[in-house]
Amino acid sequence: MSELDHQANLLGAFALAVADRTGAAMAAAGTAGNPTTAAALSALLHFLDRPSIDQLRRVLGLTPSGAVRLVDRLADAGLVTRGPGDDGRSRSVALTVEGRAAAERLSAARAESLRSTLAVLSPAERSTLDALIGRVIGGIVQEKEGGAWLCRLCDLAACGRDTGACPTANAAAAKYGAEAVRRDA
Amino acid sequence: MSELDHQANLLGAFALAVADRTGAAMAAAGTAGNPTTAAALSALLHFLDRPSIDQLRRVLGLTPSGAVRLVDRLADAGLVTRGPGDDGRSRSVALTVEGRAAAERLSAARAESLRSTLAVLSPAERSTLDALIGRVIGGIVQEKEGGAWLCRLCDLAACGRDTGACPTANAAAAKYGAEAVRRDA
DNA sequence: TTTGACATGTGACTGAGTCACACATATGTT
DNA sequence: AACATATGTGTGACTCAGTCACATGTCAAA
Repeated sequence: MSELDHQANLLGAFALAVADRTGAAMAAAGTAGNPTTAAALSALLHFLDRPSIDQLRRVLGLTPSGAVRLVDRLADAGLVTRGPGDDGRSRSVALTVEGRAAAERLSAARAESLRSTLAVLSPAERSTLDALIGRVIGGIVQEKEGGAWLCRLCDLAACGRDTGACPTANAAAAKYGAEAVRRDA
Repeated sequence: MSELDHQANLLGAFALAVADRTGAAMAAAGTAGNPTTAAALSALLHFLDRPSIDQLRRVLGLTPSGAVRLVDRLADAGLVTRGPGDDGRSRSVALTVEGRAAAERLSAARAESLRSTLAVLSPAERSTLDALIGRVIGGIVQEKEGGAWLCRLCDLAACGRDTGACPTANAAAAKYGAEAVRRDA
């Protein structure tokens, strides 16, 4: 059993633990209950101006009908409204006032959970961790194809993608071109 | 927007990315399809000798009836059998030969995915990351109460809990006592 | 020996997603 | 201009995993 195996196993437990913990914090803060719903609200809040159902679908990694049903649910809950799209085919999705408030609560709960997770480290340790994580996540972006979008829960303001501080965005820009990354945001 | 907020956001994206990626690898390797099923097989393989349905329930964070249904599914799929329990009330759950093979495939897929995730780092960087992650996960164990078990997908051989190399187990031992940790395993 | 806790199990249901398909709109080809 | 094809949205029928409420059998302690 190599050192690498040990490190890999710990990484897996760590990712699961952080994701669990963040998810629980969001659920507790929520009008969300559901990870997909939470991701949709977060995406609508941070990333996409007035995305179409199809754009949302791609961010979340759902089927078209699944995305339609998701928007149905959000609309029934009064969190979202459908409007005209860029196209005769597509429709735009926008947060209501209530939806925006719910999304902001979710996002704040996520951030708070993650900040408290990092609180055991000193500032210097956090910087080191941050740099290493940036390297690893860059590698993941290089390999990744399909599925839900990595940054579906990210806080755009905290991420720093516009100032080049986000390693995920930088890796994506290197892979797909800076223009594509800006378009997605 | 502080440095801490930026780091926290990146950590969230990272945890999500690693968990997604690992989950996808397991799904691709699977007779599992479902994260809960995968976690159950992994737990049966690595941790619990012949656990009762209730012990499994606690590891996975399900309701009693949910656990019964899970075991029903696994048994229907020929991956598990029910046997007598320690008690007249409880029943034990054990992997079949087929179930053990499926669980080993899952576990191998997880390990391979995580090793390849770490491959972008040098050995020295990996050690640094490992140490920092160990600190953070220790903090999570301190705070955590309820829900699914952190190590539900861990590989016991790789984890090193018996030799004191697993920071999760060490933190749990400090919190609950060494005896309790050994009992869970 | 009765009372209460506990483990398992069942019926009825919910919620989130899928597939197969329909329809309207857009795009490109001849 | 006409037609074929691709795209975005939506619907009906269904699946699957999980819940709740409740029943049953077993254990422990008063």
